[in-house]
Amino acid sequence: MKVITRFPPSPTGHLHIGGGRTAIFNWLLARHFGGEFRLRIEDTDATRSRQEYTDSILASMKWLGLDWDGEIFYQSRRLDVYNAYIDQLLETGHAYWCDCTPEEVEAMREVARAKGEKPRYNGKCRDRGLKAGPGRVVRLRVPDDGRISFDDMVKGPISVDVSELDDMVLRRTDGMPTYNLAVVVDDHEMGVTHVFRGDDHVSNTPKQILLYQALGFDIPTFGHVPMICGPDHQKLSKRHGARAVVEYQKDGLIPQALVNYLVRLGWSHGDQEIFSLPELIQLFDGTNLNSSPAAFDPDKLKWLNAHYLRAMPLDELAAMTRPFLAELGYDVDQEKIKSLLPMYVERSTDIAMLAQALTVYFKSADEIVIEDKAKKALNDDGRQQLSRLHGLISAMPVFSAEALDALLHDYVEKNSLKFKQVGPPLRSALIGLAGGPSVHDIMAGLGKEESLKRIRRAAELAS
RNA sequence: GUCCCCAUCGUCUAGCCGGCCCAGGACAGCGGCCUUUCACGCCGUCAACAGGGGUUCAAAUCCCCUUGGGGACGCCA
Repeated sequence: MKVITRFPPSPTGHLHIGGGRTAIFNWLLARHFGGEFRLRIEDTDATRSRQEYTDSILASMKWLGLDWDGEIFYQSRRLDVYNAYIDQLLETGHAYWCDCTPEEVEAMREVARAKGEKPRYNGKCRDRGLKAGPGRVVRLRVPDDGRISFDDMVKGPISVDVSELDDMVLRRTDGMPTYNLAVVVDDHEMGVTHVFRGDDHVSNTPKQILLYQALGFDIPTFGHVPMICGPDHQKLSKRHGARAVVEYQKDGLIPQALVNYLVRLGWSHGDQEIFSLPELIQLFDGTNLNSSPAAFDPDKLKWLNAHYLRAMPLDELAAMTRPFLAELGYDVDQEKIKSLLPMYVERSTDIAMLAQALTVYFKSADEIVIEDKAKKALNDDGRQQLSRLHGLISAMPVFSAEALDALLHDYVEKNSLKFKQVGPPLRSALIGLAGGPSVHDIMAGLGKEESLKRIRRAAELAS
């Protein structure tokens, strides 16, 4: 049997990391088994759905590297399909019309709550034989007794008594289908065989199984992955910083790193931490998923990202860095970026940080701001060394990193100095920072003229 | 409140068809090495089976209870 999975975002916001993770799981399962991964936009809530969010979600999917098969389903365009199935349910007696108002239903729920029961609709219209009409909804007729059981791919056997379920609304007064009805109909029509979704859907599953049975559909295999919570183990929210995939993109994360991190959050393969995409496809078969909730750890993500940053080919990295520099106001040549990159990949954890570090090479000498920590090196002795070095460097016949390195060490040796006396002042003069790459590399990156300009400027600085 | 689910280092987790585990890896922390600085890298170190009962020759591993956490209970998805 061909494995068909799906990801059904509702366009009421950007793709969040939780949704991103379930999308990845579904995608991996489909790719692992050579099946299909399909996309469906759940836009039946007309008031909250927005086209821009659909665009954003699709863009994030592509950025993560998740490609989908076939046409995208839009629920808002399938109303007649849902209504046909609702009619079927009505005809077979599995559903009925109800004219209770939301207020009445709320009152019923209150009564149940007061009795210590689960708040629910009391079935008032079950046998009233109502017909279609304005202000009326269609409800599912839940069996009087029995248990609904299913074997969850991640949680194992789960079973619920039908008495816990109430006669849920299938069709709203405005004619729109409700979530549970639409999901079941669409998953069936799309041929979905496996459903990975968030933990928050476990309680929907028995209701949906009831619908599958009433409609005579085959029931897919479900797998409920625990939700991601914040570092404080509370539900992930704005407080915890960025949570939409686009935000991570803007922060300079590498998509592969985010995917790797998200997959490892709840899934494991022994002690392995780093997984390439092909490797994940080969290894991920829907097993080894963790059933307990996981806390999001920004530090580990950062570490993974730094790892991917270092492993990335320079050409590719340069291409990714260019837009970030442009965003900072430096529209520069990609080859130039590439030549500077080796100095900073090991010193950066993300592309935004990388771009920021490179800006210093595109500024003019007088735009260089010297940070406090770097000022210490520009004391009397430091500035004196700079003046002498300025003369030596300007006299260099060949200006290269190697030649500079040799010149500097030669200078230190001949004058019985410590390298500490020339390195720090030079770095302060050159980039205004107390830490960073080797000074000879910095000068080579800057070029002779610009290096001399900055050295002169710092040497002349009043203390 | 009712129902469902979960429970190993601060965090992600391995182990969970019982003995190889006085519990392994990774991130973070701490210490060190390397080093002109900052990083990288390397080495080392701290640190957990929620509690209580069983079952068993033997339990992190199986069962029960307690506690704690999460989720659901919409004409949202």
